[in-house]
Amino acid sequence: MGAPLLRGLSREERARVLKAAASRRLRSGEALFHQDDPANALHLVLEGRIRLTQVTAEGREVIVRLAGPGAVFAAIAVLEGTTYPFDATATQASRLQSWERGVLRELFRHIPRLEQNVTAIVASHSREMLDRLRELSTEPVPQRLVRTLLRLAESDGRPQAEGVLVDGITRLELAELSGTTLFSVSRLLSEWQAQRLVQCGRGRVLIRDRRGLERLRRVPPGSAPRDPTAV
Amino acid sequence: MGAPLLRGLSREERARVLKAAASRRLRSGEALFHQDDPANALHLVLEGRIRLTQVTAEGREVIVRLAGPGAVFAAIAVLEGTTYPFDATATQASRLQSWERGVLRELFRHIPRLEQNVTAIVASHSREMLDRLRELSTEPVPQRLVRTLLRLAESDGRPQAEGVLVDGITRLELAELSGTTLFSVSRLLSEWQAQRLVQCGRGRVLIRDRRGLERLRRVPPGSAPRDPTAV
DNA sequence: CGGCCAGTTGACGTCTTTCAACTTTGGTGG
DNA sequence: CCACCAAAGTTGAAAGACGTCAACTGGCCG
Repeated sequence: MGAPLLRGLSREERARVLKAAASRRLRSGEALFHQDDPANALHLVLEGRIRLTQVTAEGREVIVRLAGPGAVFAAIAVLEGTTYPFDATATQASRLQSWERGVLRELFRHIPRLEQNVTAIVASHSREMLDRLRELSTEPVPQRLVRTLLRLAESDGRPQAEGVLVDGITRLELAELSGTTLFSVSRLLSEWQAQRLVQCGRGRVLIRDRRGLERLRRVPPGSAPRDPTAV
Repeated sequence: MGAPLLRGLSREERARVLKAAASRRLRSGEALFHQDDPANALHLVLEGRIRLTQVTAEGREVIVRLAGPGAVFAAIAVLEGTTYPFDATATQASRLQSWERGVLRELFRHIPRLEQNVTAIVASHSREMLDRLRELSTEPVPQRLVRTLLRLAESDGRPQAEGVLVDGITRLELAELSGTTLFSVSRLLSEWQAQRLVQCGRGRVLIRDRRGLERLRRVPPGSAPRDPTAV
């Protein structure tokens, strides 16, 4: 599976690490933990998808990340030994491996590379959050949605004849990943479909013209062919 | 100074840690490093203030964090050993201590508590970023500005007779911390000043009524005394 | 076959930004 | 010590982007 967690470990080391984990299955919709629960374990997704969300006081959700096969979550929380900073819920039937704090530290002592990997994972999540922060602060909705789609295509997309398919994701989830509403997502996707950039259906978006979408990103404002007579 | 980095260390341990650091002074406006520079060192602010920013392709800035006395930055980057994820620039004359990667690891080996502290710092920054992410996604500008002000009051504010003073910060910086524009910040502060919630001047905001501001946060919409005749 | 959930679309309002003009403040050099 | 200048801040007007609400459609599963 090429999980970044196990990158660079020997066959024996991998076996040892995997043997130390607890296995767990979740049904679609089942919660693994909630925000502010004590953080017992670091989790690796083997199969399925886990949605990590923060919920506002008013009940509006923000998706922090969608963790698919190979993804790790709750790394910092478990190292620090405090509480989880978000809810974790399966959006599909899923299989996980989980390492408790003590077990993980023990493994680190024998397999330094594992600790390196966890550090690298924490760093990459942190960079991704910085990127999203910047995007939310400075970019308009269409650009943010494009970024969300391309990010999903990168991490979870399935190559197809016509393009890259991103599926198992609703308009609402796309909105909560992009910091906008269900309605804006629907409108934008309809528009892009008319331009043949994407092809979409219930729970799925097929990216047909990646370049076209990326181009959208850099031409945000009323930049329809500008009239040069309007000095 | 009660820096979280040194929390829980004995006098001897502190001395050892501080002796291993390189000292550095920065003039106001001077850059310490730029985004994508190789991350050599973890930095602790002794005096002054360091502004950590990401710059967009279009040249718009986002402030990731303002690091004042006692604050640490670039912790993850240096542990991972890659590159800095933001620019660091002094907004005032500043004094820093910096630990190179190898030095830091060596210290960790002898003083495990130091590593714990760094982990806790990384975790708290990560939590703060999650909070800001949620706020940017779901809250309107006035609420975000209130949060920014209260956060600054918490970390950098100086208690005064009339309230808590946050100074050395421009409207533009407040805007870049809140994900809005200079103009919106100016308008909102004027309005709040008229309501006696704050008192502001060039580069300074005095928070006179913390409770009043917090109350603002939970009453977002056009909830001025609503006219009940307009069913 | 019915109901439900996901999605679509239009109308409408408003929050925010943008742009331009103007004022205030504080530091510096004469 | 004063005058001047640049930087910081204010304010109004206008446009536009997005969100909200409501009504409607279409596909899927039981």
